[in-house]
Amino acid sequence: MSASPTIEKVARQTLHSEVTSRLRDLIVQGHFAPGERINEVRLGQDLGVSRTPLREAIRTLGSEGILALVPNRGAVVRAFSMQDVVDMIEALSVIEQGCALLACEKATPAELDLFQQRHLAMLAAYRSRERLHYFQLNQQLHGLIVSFARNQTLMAVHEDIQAKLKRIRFLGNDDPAVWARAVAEHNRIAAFLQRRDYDGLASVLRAHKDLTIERIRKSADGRVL
Amino acid sequence: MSASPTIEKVARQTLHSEVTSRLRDLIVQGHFAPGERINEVRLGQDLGVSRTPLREAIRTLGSEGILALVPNRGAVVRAFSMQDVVDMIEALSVIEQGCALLACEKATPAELDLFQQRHLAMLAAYRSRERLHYFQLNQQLHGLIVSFARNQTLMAVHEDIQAKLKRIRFLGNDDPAVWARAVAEHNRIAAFLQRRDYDGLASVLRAHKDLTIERIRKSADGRVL
DNA sequence: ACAGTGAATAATGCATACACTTTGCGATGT
DNA sequence: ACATCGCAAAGTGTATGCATTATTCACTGT
Repeated sequence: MSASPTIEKVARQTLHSEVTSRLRDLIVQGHFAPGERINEVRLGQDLGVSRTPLREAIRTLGSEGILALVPNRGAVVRAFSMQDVVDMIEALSVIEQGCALLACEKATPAELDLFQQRHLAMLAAYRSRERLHYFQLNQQLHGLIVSFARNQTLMAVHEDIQAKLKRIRFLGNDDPAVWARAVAEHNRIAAFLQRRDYDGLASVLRAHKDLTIERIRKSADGRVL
Repeated sequence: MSASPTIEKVARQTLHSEVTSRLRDLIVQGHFAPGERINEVRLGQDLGVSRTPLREAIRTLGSEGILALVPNRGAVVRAFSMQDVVDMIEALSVIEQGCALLACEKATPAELDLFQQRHLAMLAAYRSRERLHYFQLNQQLHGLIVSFARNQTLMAVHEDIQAKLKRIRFLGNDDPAVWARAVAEHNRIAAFLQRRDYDGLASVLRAHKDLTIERIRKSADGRVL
């Protein structure tokens, strides 16, 4: 053990993992449309890799639920129905509610402070109408509640579902009134969490879920997701 | 559509999916010990397939969290710490509690009847001390609550976690007193569900989770999982 | 015109071959 | 005796080639 502690391992990833994240990003960013078929040969050439690591990446994304794998017909980008999306949002909410209870028990004062701080930052982003920044902080806050529960499984599941929804959530949604309501709910969430009031927290989170579903329904409006 | 409805498609699976379930079963049934490394060449020969579909299966199981994939060193069967297992049980409980609320709203009378019927069957299995049968019905009952919520995402997640736990749950656990307590709790679960009493249901499910954790802790007792 | 057929084309599924990395072990020198 | 080095064996990572299955499209017959 002669190496100084400042030296860290060189990043030597496998092609497989690299291709997996590249492809995941391509899909999430809408480079492939929902329902579109993935051509292994062409995509392999575009990415500059052979079909082998690409196929492994496709299997991984299939298992993540981002791609649908059809025997002898390859992979297509999964198209979500409105019900699918509603289910995912509901599932996120269920997890967050469960984590809220655990968080009220387990969160340290420092963590609660951190949450309030991020919450204030989000309010600032709202006041200056910085949509993207607001959006990111919003996601972060929900993630913080989950992380306070100190449960690896719940964190992983929460992130998985959020990843699938990423493509959807970027949809339009520009009703100022709805946005204002969402912010108001976040204020209540922050307050309940500070007081470690689980029941209040759970009920706001449920309302928040309903609002999110309403928002998505409006902005999607029959489109294929 | 000229085919008669009695004709069904010939089952023409891909090797990849076949190998995936075979390997998953092998791991769950303990054919590979936790921490054990998977030798691609040897396993491929044993299963009678080349490394290509086997590697794809390994990627899939890695994404499922059953295998850990180490770059340039292949795959090892994931060894769970006690904390990991506790997290998974807690996560199952969070999902079941959330589903319980939805189930109380959405379950049809016929579904509630089905639940009671299975519950009685489980009691019978308890009285005759048929462990395996009891165990299966127990799992089924928990799954039923989740299915009543009519949420594909929550169902999928619940099943995923249960699959990971399968290996663990078969562990010893033979304290008659604990078993009796579990049955008593199930009686209360059945009663609350029949009355669509969400709060009662949630609190019993939380207690049930604590009992399960206690049970696993006792029977595992420091062993590697 | 149009439904149906069949061959050519293209794409996926699987196996194999080669390259690179890790690992085990013995030789070497101190 | 012990640590180090280096080499051979084993194993994983990637590319490529062949087999099989879908898809396309021109052709045929009604």
